[in-house]
Amino acid sequence: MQISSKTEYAVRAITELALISETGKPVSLKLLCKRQGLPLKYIEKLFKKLKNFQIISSTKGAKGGYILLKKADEITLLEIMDAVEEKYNTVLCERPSPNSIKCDNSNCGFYRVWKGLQSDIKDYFANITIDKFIKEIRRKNEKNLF
Amino acid sequence: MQISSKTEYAVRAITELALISETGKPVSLKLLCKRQGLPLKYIEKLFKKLKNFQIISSTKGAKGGYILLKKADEITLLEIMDAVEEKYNTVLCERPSPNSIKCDNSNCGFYRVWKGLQSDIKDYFANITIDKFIKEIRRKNEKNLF
DNA sequence: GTTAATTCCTACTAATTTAGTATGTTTTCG
DNA sequence: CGAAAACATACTAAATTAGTAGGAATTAAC
Repeated sequence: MQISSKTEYAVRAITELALISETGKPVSLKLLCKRQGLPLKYIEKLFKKLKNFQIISSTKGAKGGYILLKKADEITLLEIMDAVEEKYNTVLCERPSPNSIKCDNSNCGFYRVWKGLQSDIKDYFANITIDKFIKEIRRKNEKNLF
Repeated sequence: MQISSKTEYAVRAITELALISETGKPVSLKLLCKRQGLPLKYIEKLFKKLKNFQIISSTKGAKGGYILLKKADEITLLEIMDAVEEKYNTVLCERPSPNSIKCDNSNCGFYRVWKGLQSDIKDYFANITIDKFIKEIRRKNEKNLF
């Protein structure tokens, strides 16, 4: 179980993409990264994965860039993590390790509890969308007007 | 955010300690690790941290070992993680990194959402106790009697 | 049809973390 | 005293993280 900064970077980038791309035109990573202060080359790699997961699509060449394939309230934190994070959903007994503790999964109390936890947490993440980040950002911006 | 195998090891060891130490006598790590198939020296290090967090206490010398300072239903997953896991509760903006994104915390939408998530997850972990693991293990053992 | 802007692709890398191991010291029971 | 335990310190190999470097392929605009 982990949320590394891969997920945080991806969320930032996707959120920024949602904020910019009102017009429907593709947004270049150069612009996007500049606005959020993100490392371009690193985000490129993450966007490749996000593309594989059908969260974004891209057009190449000049004036090219990325667009969201879904609305902000349809993109969940869970799917971003699935795309970007590796093996965040493992349990000790199923990891290969020197002194690996091999259990018989459904017969192992530890395994069942951990898997239960993971499932709960995944449900939780599945209910958090990019829209939540956007709303929280907007809320603040509005406050600053006064 | 992460749960590494440190936590899983610690939970296994603490659970086993709870299971063995019915008598109240200290339990040696040698026995405990043998029964759970855990690497002794590694668990020693984790137990040092658990001791710092007042989850266990120890007596040295022959016939020495560790005892739990609380009941199984009073030891939460959260406190084990606090003891054993390092910086599982950070957010990108507050991590030191090359391209670190410095935000003004309470004024940053991302920061607020992430911190909210963490707080939810911590609440969840605070409500999971070692007792849950024990019950799940016992449940299975009982089933096997028939 | 050249140029500039972009995605896409592959490889490399430095630092950190993880998951330990090794070796020994100190304390206590019998 | 001798064995069994916790306690202390240092080392290490492998994996992961968080990038960077350098270029190839594609496309719009002129």
